[in-house]
Amino acid sequence: MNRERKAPDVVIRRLPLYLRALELIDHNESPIISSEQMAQIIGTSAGQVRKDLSYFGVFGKQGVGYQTLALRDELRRILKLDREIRVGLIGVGNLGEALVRYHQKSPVHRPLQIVALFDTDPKKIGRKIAEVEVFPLEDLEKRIAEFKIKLMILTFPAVNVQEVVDLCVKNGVKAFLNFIPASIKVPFGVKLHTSDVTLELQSLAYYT
Amino acid sequence: MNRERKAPDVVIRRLPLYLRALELIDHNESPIISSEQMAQIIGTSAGQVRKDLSYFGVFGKQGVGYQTLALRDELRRILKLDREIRVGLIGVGNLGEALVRYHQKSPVHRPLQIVALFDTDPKKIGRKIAEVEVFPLEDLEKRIAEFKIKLMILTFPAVNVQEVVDLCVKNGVKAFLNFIPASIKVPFGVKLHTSDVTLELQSLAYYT
DNA sequence: TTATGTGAAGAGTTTCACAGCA
DNA sequence: TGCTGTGAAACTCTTCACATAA
Repeated sequence: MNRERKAPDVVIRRLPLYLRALELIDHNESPIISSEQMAQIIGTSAGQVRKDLSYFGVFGKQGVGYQTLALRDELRRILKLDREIRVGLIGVGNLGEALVRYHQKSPVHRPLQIVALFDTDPKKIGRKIAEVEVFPLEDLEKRIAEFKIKLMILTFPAVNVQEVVDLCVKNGVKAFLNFIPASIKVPFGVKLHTSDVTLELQSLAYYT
Repeated sequence: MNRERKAPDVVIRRLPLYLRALELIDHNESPIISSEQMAQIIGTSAGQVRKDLSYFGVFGKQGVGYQTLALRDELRRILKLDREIRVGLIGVGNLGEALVRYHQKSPVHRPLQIVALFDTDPKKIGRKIAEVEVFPLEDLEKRIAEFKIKLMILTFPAVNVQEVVDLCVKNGVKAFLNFIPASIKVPFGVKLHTSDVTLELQSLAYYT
């Protein structure tokens, strides 16, 4: 399996874990890393690490391992984290604000730039959260185009959700990170990941 | 397949979705609901709804459907949401505080009671967030026992994470909702669900 | 006639084990 | 010899289709 085939979503979701492991490692001390070492760090098996990487090409040397720095760069490239990705956020409530502050605080997030926030509350419009300006929701279409936003975080209350999402999609947003407790549909070619604290807590209750 | 077999985790994670659909519905207007109707609401297939439910017993009537109210109660029972589950949270930062406020605001969350918050910052100790008191982290063991905490939310900075988790497990915590960007190990019989915004954004970058 | 419950088929994912190269 | 890359096997999860019961 040599050149980029269709990797399953579940593999894509593990790549940032590998990337994090490589960024954690001092590449002067460990210029070479084995699939076994990576597996140890992130808590999986060496076989899975190798299988996952094999979807994207051949990165290691047999009998040796992987070059820490080179593999890190490959993963960044695969995940498109070697360029700037412009992110928006709709809904500047408690959670939205916490997310923006958290994100802006860490340099690890650099390629993912939060460039615009949106809200309907006139009191919030024009304010800045950690240097990022809040725009009125009416300007959504205009600003998505202006800022070239490709990824949208959804943290607004669960009304008109589908409508807002459709507007984003129409204007070129390709991926959503959704915190709204609602079922949302996106067309083929657009990716939606939902993180719903209520649902997660409820399913964890089963194991208590 | 008649009496509660081992249902896969992936099924457990969908049950709260079904429960939400049933709680959304006016059971006076719709005393009966079909697997197809539920599937429509949450965006899945009728077959999957029936298969998922079949892991826990026989709840419907052939040719008719499911009794909305009765199925809701069954799902609550299966998920253990028919009793009070005591929840703790470690790390009263931006995100921790936002989660507590969000959770306390909605009555849907009632069976899941956040009963204690923990932090190391002396300035925060003794404060109350939405009626819930902040305790010093040194009291963790004592308070887990006192409050009978079975589910812990982790929102503190990524230091000593494994140590704190081990302490929780030792004192009877059975499930964790983790927001800390770190690899955590829990013994068999304890459930950990990690929600890592950074990893989620990074994997979404792939699709932009 | 309708819609459930469920085996069986199909699709997807993980694990295994080994050939092959440094 | 050591560790990668990868088919094939094993396992898990989803979809299908139909017997069955109301």
